[in-house]
Amino acid sequence: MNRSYHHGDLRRTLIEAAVARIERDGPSNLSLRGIARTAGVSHAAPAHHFGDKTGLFTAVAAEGFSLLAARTTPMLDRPDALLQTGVVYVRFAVEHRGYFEVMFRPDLHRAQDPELVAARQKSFDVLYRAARTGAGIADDQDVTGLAVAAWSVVHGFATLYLADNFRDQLPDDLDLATVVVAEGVASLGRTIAAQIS
Amino acid sequence: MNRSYHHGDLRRTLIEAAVARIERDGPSNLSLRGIARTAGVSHAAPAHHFGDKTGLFTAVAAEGFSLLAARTTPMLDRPDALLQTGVVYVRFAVEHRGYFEVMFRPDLHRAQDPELVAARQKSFDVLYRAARTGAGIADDQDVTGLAVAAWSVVHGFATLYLADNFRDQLPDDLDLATVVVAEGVASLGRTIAAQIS
DNA sequence: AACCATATCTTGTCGTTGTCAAGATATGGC
DNA sequence: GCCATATCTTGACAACGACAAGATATGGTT
Repeated sequence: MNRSYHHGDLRRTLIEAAVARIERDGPSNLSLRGIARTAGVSHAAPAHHFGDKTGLFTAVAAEGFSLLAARTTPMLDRPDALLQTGVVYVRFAVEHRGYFEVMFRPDLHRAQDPELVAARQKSFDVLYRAARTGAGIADDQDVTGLAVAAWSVVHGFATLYLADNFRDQLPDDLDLATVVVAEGVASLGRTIAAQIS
Repeated sequence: MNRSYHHGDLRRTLIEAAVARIERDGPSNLSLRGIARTAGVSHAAPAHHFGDKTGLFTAVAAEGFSLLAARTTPMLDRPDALLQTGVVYVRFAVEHRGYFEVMFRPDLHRAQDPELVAARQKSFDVLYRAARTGAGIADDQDVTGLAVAAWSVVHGFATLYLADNFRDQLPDDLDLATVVVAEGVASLGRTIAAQIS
């Protein structure tokens, strides 16, 4: 199965090579020909599996959302579901930035791709359910504001952290930094509550 | 001054063309030759002003941080400084996404560029001061957690909003949506405070 | 007023990339 | 054993970023 025409599992190999490459150099420095070389196939081999570069990014994003949903779902059983979901979200972004940096970039992938839409929806559902159960909100109450706020915090923190904006401001250890941010969110909640009155 | 060798203010023209192009198609679809065409100059003209593509992105990011600092600074005088700074932050991101989408992408620009470092520091200072004054925190108290949390919320919300993740979830009007999120942050603060105890 | 160092822009070129088309080779069902 | 099809290769082309070398305008100096 090696070195002949058929690779065996080229699609998987290419995705993993792409993720690794994005993790190193960012999504803007990814080249189809480059990952084809690391996979040991011809420069046009990726086209068959993904169509074009956008197709590869779409596949990476879809797989990323599936992974995220798989990691966050178990947190729903916890009493502090919302907090734990957020912690897992941030950890996923940091540990799998190769996926994360593509998932929220509609200029890179095809946002309406069915597989991507389904995977993303799965992730969103977990978030909304975590907001509901974690905050003890009844089914007939609107949870949108809370969910959007929670999502914004963890997404913003992950993004800024990955973009190296908290150097020398937060503990190097991510878990310790998360604690500081969680306390900050509690403090921020009080501050905003006082200012919107 | 027109149509001869010297353009007059080519550097400015190129930056504006780049921002407009990024706003339309995202930073990954920007080409130096493309903006050179829209500016009516030769394909190698941008190189003289910016060195390379990364240099252009660096200039855009620096100008973006300067604009952001100029817009947020006036909010420091308000009693609800932190809230207003956040509102301005989000509005800036939405109205100037051509800048915003480059400012936090170290894989695109040169993060250690002196001009960029200075402009970014100006923006950061405003944020930290807003966190202090807006929350009534004394000079000897640590404001890091609050500032990071506040920044994460507005940055995450802006990013997710621009990436089209709140369609059909929030009011179309950005100001109304901001109110919902602000209330969500207050609610989130209470929830997290209960869960980290 | 003449000159020239320099800033600004152009022209030409090269290697790389994404994409398409056409061909080669393996796989699995009948 | 055969063939439709999936998989991969080879070859080509336009567009791009980058570099080098040349052309032209500008501003200061004498």
